Amino acid sequence: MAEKSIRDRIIETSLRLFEANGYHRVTVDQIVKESATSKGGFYHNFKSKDELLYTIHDHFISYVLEKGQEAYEKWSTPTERLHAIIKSFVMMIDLYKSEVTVFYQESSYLAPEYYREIEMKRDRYKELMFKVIQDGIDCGEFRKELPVPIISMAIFGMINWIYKWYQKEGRNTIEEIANIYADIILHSALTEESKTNPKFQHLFLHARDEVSFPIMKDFF
Amino acid sequence: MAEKSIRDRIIETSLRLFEANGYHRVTVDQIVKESATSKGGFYHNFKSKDELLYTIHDHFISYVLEKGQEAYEKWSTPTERLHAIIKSFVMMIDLYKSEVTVFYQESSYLAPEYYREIEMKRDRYKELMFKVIQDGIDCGEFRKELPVPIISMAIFGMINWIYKWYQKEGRNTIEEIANIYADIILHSALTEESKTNPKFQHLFLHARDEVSFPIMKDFF
DNA sequence: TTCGTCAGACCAACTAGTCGGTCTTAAACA
DNA sequence: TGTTTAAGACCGACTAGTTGGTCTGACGAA
Repeated sequence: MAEKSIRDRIIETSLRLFEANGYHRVTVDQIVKESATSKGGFYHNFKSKDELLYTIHDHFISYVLEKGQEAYEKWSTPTERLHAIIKSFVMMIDLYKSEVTVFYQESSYLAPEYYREIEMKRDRYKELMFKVIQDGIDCGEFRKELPVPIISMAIFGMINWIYKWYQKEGRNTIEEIANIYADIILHSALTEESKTNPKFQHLFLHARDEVSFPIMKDFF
Repeated sequence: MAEKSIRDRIIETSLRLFEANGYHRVTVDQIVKESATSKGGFYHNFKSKDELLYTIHDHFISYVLEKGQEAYEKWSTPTERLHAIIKSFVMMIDLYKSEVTVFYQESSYLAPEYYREIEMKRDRYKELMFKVIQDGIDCGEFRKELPVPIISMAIFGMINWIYKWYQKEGRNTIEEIANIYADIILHSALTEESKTNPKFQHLFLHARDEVSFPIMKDFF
């Protein structure tokens, strides 16, 4: 079993610390101490604390982008593509909860040169979504009264926000959440005609028994 | 014309600075300088930089909560209530863009004692939404296959995210965006039966001419 | 010996917050 | 009405502590 490299230990440790305390409240000394290395070890592997933040961001956004493109290529209709992208996007949150949290909490603190790199990949993901929605409208599967950018941003917001409340030991598994989200979005995007198309039925939730959810202060 | 108090000048200035640069990159000296006051003036009005951040947060969240409750009380059916809450929530973003940005970007840096205060109000808003949705399910207006907390959080995410891309001079007015969002959410939450209820028809978008949205890198 | 890797003492810069003091205002008093 | 006084608003030089980053050197491998 190969030992973990110092670099990996630093990334893991800082991810955990950043998530719990925020980038600015975590010092390099703290990272160094908890990853059982030294200042020298840290600055040998990273140019700066900023570069460490960038590395974390890039690793995560690259993964998301790749998964999105895979989902796109695997299917041929806009409805199926949208469904697949949503599912992969939501499922990713379970895997990358820490990264997502740090990403959205701290990305405004990235140095400009790093920020630009990240932004480019994020834009490519956005374009992918725009394209799927536009295609769906063009071929009549999606409602044409919804402006592409608005519905796209609504979808992103909805999903990105999950990191604020999702927890692994919560009431719903990430897969359940993914299915519910897909259902919500398809219900608002699809035309009535598409919604009754037998080909797409398996993409929706089937009715479940009525369950009353208690209104609890700390549900999550 | 009464002059603005130092306190107000400090809040306005720091809001602008925090939004543009982030809480941690703005120093008290900078705030003091740009609000044309002094260190003494600052610390006479605020216990700490932290308290300033809290003040900004509280002002904003209190407003949102109040508007939500007003919207609730003004209507009597879950569908109309949900519609009204969504609209007021979205419209608020136009008014409080800076506050929202600082709120979501920096709230994790609030000191615990301040954080708890804010969280309480946020929880009350969450409960309001839970209640409306649950009532809607109970009376048959909303689909019962969607879990209350999930659809609620999806709504919050969708709307909160607007601050990331909305700009006043953009292609859509905030009112248009609010109407689109309300339409999206109602389309996913309502049962087929409610959707065809004449009483609710005015809450939906009426079909518009098909418009093709260019896919632009920097649409927003 | 040389080179990559890392240890850890050290440094320079920065920043939130303090503190003694001044200025303004208005009430109390003569 | 003119004077005294006190309280609160505000000023800004200063400080104590913190933090990201550097530098010298050790140590093992090739």
